[in-house]
Amino acid sequence: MALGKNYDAQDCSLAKALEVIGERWTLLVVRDAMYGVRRYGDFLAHLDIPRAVLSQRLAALVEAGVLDKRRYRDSPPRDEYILTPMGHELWLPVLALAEWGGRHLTSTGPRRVFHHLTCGTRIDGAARCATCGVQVPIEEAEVRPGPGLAGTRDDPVSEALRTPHRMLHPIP
Amino acid sequence: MALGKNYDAQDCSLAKALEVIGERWTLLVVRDAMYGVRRYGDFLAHLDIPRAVLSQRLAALVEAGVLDKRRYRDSPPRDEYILTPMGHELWLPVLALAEWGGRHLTSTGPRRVFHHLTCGTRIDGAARCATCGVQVPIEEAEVRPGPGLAGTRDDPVSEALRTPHRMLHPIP
DNA sequence: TACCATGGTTCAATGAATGAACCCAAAGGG
DNA sequence: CCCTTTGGGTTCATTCATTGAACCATGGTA
Repeated sequence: MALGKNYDAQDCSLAKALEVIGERWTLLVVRDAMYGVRRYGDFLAHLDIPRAVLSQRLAALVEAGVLDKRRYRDSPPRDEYILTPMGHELWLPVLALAEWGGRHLTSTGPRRVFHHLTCGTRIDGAARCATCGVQVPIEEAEVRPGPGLAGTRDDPVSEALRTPHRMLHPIP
Repeated sequence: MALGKNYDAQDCSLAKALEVIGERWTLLVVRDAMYGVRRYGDFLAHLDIPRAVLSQRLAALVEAGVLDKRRYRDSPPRDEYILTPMGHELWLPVLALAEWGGRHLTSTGPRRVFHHLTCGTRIDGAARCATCGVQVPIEEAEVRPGPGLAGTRDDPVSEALRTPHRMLHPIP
């Protein structure tokens, strides 16, 4: 890809970020990981992504240091993918983008809304809690269904997110 | 693209946002527009993007309502692309992503830093001015060269950005 | 008139995405 | 002991997008 070749020539932090999370599907994988998705099969079911692409994206995110692949059972061997601290810090960009999409590209209102765990206040597109006056880290946030949620999907992830769910906590 | 097909199935604001600005090069075009790039040739020179791809991306952004194509001279006919208010609101996502890239993917520090025009304070990844305690809109921001800037490019846009430049204001 | 700049379009070759099929190891059931 | 299922992948042919070079059209300019 020319973006890769121009990496140095671009001389721009945004271009470097896009090298890591700018490919098709990648940011949706990250978003799912933020919701607490950890297993290959759950990503697959929730995203409707081709298996080969999912494998490539997970490997690339591990390589880049956004995800950590860890063995959580030996027999049979099972691995899970969880966000690293570097991955946690994608919270603000992901939230800001989703908020922009919700504001300009839907007629039914946002599909999901985010609240500050410690006070329950809804946070804005910059992750700010108006009550506490702080920028809420992903560890202190919760997703709740929003007014625009269609609720037509029936995979385990969609089911879990139909009720409030703490960010990063594993899907059942 | 499957993302397109799954548009409704995804039921997610982030997926909708990525439909508009998630393709390769698109967000870099938007970033350049934020810097004040308006002419086809300037995008071309600054991005090193294939002409066909640039044409397609500009048309798609106009179609989506992020850019406005306007005739600024009749003889010879010349058009320029400028950000709509909807485009201005990509400021936070773009800034947040660039900030993340600068924090995790460069060793030399950020290439460009952003300051609040009215007070001169540097703003953070959430566009916040610590002095004024507000979220700075793009109209009140200025780019300045950062410590990690390589300065090897010599197109008109790179030249213009080697000194402080008000966001959205046209490149000379 | 010849040349040049701007702002594109067209085209062949390459590379990535897609979706279906296949693979494999380990349980679990009978 | 055999058969099936489940999770987590890989392989492969087809389709689609990207790339880079070449071409084109319009309207100045020397």
